[in-house]
Amino acid sequence: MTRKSEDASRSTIRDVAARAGVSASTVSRVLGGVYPVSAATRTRVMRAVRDMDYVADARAKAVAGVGTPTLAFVLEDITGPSFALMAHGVEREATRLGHLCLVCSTEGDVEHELEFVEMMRAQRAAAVILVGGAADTVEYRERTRRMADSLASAGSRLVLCGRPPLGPGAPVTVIEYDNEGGAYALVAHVLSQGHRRVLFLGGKADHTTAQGRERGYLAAHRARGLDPDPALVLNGDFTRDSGHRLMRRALKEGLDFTAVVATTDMVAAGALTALHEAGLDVPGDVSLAGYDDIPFARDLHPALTTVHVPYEELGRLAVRTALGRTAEDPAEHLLLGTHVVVRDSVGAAGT
Amino acid sequence: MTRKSEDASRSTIRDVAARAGVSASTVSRVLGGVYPVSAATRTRVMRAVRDMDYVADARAKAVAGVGTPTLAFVLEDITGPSFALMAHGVEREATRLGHLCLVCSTEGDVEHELEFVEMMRAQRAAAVILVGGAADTVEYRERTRRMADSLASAGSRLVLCGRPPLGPGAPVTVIEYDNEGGAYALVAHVLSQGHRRVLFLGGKADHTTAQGRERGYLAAHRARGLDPDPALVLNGDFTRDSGHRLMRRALKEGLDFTAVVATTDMVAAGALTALHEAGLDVPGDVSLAGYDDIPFARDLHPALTTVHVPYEELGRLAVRTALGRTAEDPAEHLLLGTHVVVRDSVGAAGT
DNA sequence: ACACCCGTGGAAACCGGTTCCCGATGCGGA
DNA sequence: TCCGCATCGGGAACCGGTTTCCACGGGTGT
Repeated sequence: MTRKSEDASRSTIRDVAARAGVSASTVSRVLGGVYPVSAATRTRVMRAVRDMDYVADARAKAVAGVGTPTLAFVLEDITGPSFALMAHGVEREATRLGHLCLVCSTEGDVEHELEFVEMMRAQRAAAVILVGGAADTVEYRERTRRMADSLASAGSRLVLCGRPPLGPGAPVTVIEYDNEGGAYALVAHVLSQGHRRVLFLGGKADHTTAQGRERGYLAAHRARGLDPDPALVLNGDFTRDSGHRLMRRALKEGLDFTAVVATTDMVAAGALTALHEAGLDVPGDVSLAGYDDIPFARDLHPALTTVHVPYEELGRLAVRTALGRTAEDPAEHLLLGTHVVVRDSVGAAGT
Repeated sequence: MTRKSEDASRSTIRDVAARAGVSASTVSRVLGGVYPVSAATRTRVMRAVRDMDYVADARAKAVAGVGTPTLAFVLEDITGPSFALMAHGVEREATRLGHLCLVCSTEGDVEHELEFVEMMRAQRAAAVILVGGAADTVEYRERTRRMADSLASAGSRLVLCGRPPLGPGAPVTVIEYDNEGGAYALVAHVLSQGHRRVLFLGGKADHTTAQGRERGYLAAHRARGLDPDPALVLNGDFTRDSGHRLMRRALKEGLDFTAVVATTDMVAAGALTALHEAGLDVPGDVSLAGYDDIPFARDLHPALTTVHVPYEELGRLAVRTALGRTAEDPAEHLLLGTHVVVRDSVGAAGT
């Protein structure tokens, strides 16, 4: 078969140069824009470029040290609403700054995460943004520390978003939000409505996110001189199904409570469904609150009282600070505030 | 200031070679794995690699023609649940096949989209997956056609996911799902419950997705010999707010209907909230159905009857078929089936 | 009229890899 | 003992760009 001139073999800068009757350097200079090139030559080159629909290979440019590096975003599951919000923030800010954005989901697998970070290092990504809670074990710290070091030594940087921070000295940017404070405020609100037995539907027991929220739950009680019944704090994970399961179990076991605080809006959604299935009215019979303020929270019935977390802003900040860091001063630690948003799912206790 | 040996200057293959006392070619061969290298040399090289924590530059490999190319995923907004589902499918399949995955969101801006596709061409992406409905104008077809051609001539390919297909001959992979069939089945179900006046909360009037669903709505009526009241089909967009607004307006204007079919689960969620606000019971007073079967649909109260669209599978298929195409036979057109999932939000009409 | 400088564009080196080509070993067989 | 072959590894060209360095030509200042 004959090869047409515009075949799948993408044209190189030398092809363009040949067609324009100049050297490759000249084409590069015309496209670069800064170097003085006579108008006539420029026109010829531009015509050749248009004729051949030429676009310079971004990877070759990258190798040569020009062109904008890529950002990497590693999360557990893009399907989670709060993850999606952060991803959106990251992506928006990245493109605003002219960077492309790689995304990888780990499905919660540590091996996978390691593998991805290694790939990103090979890609010479400008920064790797690691998102989502994790268990704060020494193994975690060591592993993450190694990632941070190897990334830093490659001229890249690691950003931890909503993850346990490493010890001091690690070349890491940490961006967190106030899990404990938000939970504290939320539970304080519930207590202020007269509830005294509030069920806590927790997440993975070893995740710092879940722990922070649980601490807030406890602290709010103690601040009122209350001592929460340990039987009222349950652990599961962060999914809708976990909330559903936990709630059903609590109901079946006849646990005594007048309000439920879920560690996540998703968990709250599952719990709400279980409550409805049991014929209970929210907030008439039981009050319910969530955490995250995902967009769907207000479409639950009743609209869910929850804690707003500035996820999108978190993502934006992650890329902004990551790109702002220098090799000499790689570390930064930001803590974003949260606030409770009162809707309809929490009512006064008793009758 | 003194430069430490492990400074931000990432080490090259020649550095590794120097440390191992061999040539760069040998290092490359050891890392490549296939070429015969003596055990002693291999050990020395591997030690040097480990000592320096060396990772080959993926971009340089790409330029040299080895290494796995990346995939690009262009959508409107990663925050939309159905988009997120597709993104998940794309990402999963891409990493399963060993490809990295770039993501760009256009915010619905055509200029942006064009720009992104151009960037992806520069990246020499293996495929560009374009997602989401669009108006099927001649301008759209021409523009998209140009993208397809320029991508194809660069050895890449364009995949249209849930987008209007181009005419025949365009080097494009199209993956659609059956909008009309799903809507037909759904509305047939609603009609079979005895409803005769069903309100249709439509999307953007010129989007093919919305049009397909509306066609299904009409066809289901006609198949029963019914002639739907044109006053009962409203147009908005695909958001939760649109559903809320439209529903309120319909209620305020005193439209006469016993069931509501929304063009999207999000729209249905907004509509449901509006119905609740009006003190109406679903499905007691009004039945409601959605479309998309986003994960949240079953956590609405009542759980939403809707049409399941295999979004994640769609994403997976997109990358699989895109990567399967050859330059000689670039076109393919897939149509995935949809099915209604009956939950609790549609009840019998009348009393 | 001569020297100098500036504008312009080509050749070559470089970025960090891979791979082809070939020469130098070491080993076994005749 | 010598030859031939297989194994191993170095040099150089290449991928597709950019950038430095330099040569050339023409206009201007003295």
